[in-house]
Amino acid sequence: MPERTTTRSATGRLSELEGAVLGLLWRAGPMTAHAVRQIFHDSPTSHFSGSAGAIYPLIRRLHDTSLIAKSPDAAGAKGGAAYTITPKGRSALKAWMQPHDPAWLTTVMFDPLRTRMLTIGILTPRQRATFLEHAERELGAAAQQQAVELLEANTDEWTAAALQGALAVTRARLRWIRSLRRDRSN
Amino acid sequence: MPERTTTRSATGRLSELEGAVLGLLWRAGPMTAHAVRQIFHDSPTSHFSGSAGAIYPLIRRLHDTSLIAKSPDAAGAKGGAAYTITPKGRSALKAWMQPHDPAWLTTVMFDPLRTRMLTIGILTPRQRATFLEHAERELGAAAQQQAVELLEANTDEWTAAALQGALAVTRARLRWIRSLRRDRSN
DNA sequence: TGTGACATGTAATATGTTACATGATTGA
DNA sequence: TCAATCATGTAACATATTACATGTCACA
Repeated sequence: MPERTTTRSATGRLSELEGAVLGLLWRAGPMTAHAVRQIFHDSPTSHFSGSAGAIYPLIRRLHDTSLIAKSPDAAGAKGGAAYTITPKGRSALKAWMQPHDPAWLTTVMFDPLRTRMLTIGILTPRQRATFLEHAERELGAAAQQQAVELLEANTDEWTAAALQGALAVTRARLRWIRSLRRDRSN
Repeated sequence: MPERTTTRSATGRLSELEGAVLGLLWRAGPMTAHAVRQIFHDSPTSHFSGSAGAIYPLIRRLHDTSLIAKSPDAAGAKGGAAYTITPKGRSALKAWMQPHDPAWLTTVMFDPLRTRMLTIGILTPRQRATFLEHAERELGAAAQQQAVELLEANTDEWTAAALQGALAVTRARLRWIRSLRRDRSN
């Protein structure tokens, strides 16, 4: 982790979370730090929890380096400071879109289900069957939910494209588990 | 980074990296800490780099809590200590296989390509086209490589199952990018 | 008047990354 | 002998998590 998922802010390049937050302010700003937290918290992805200890220092970092600024005309529902992306922030965001190593965008990503598949042999056949059954059920529910989300989402085309990508991956994982269960039951 | 991908070792439950390392020792042990590093380093997944600062303290933690032990009969090529999983380690590994929250195994995982798709609108149409073209090429190469790996791999069925899962996801991402490019070019 | 949402932040903790440092062993 | 590999580790740093702490505002 970290890992390669976070690059040093010290290198001048944005980390994944920094890029995600800055991108959110670009397409949905201005908004308060609190609103950013809510969006990460409510998001179906489990990678970032949107914890206070992550978001507030991060917003401060972006503000201190002038990638974002307090909006003069906008504010939160209860007067919190709303932030906007600055021209400098837009430049940084464009640079973040194009990493030095283009291949890492497409390498095999972390998948806790796949990681566990390597070790599933430690379970009894009965436990294995239950594990796979649960996985199929959960993936099916997730796919269902993401499909609904995609239909109901009233967003720009690129957000829709991202949702389509998430759904495509979830469905691929579901088909993968289904084929494993089918092969095993023969 | 970290995130929900690492759970506290203090809770008694293994983190993702701890589970991955312990699982590796279970199916391919005994081996030295150095060998564990090599395997993570050579692995196509970019999530954990297998850095010394991660692996050595982790191995020490597993050893201090008796989840692994120094093998009396095995050693590395140059006399390094080889570790084996203990019965206590096998129990911990089984518990790690079944997280308290079964849904998080199947939630939408981190994907830097998808994260950037949300913000691709900041690029010029020309830059967008190049971005997608690069993504398709890299994903195609990754899929090719993973397919070869799967054919050449001389492993147990569960490792093969994991490789199949990785390939299925990569192909789904490739199809996703292809369909986006097709839609855009019309 | 109190509950819930808005709002901001810090402290303790965990743990990963990079970079550095050291040394043994094997084979060309 | 010299390079590569095996082998182990630490220090400085970044940064995410949880838990805690504080306060405001709208509304029932």
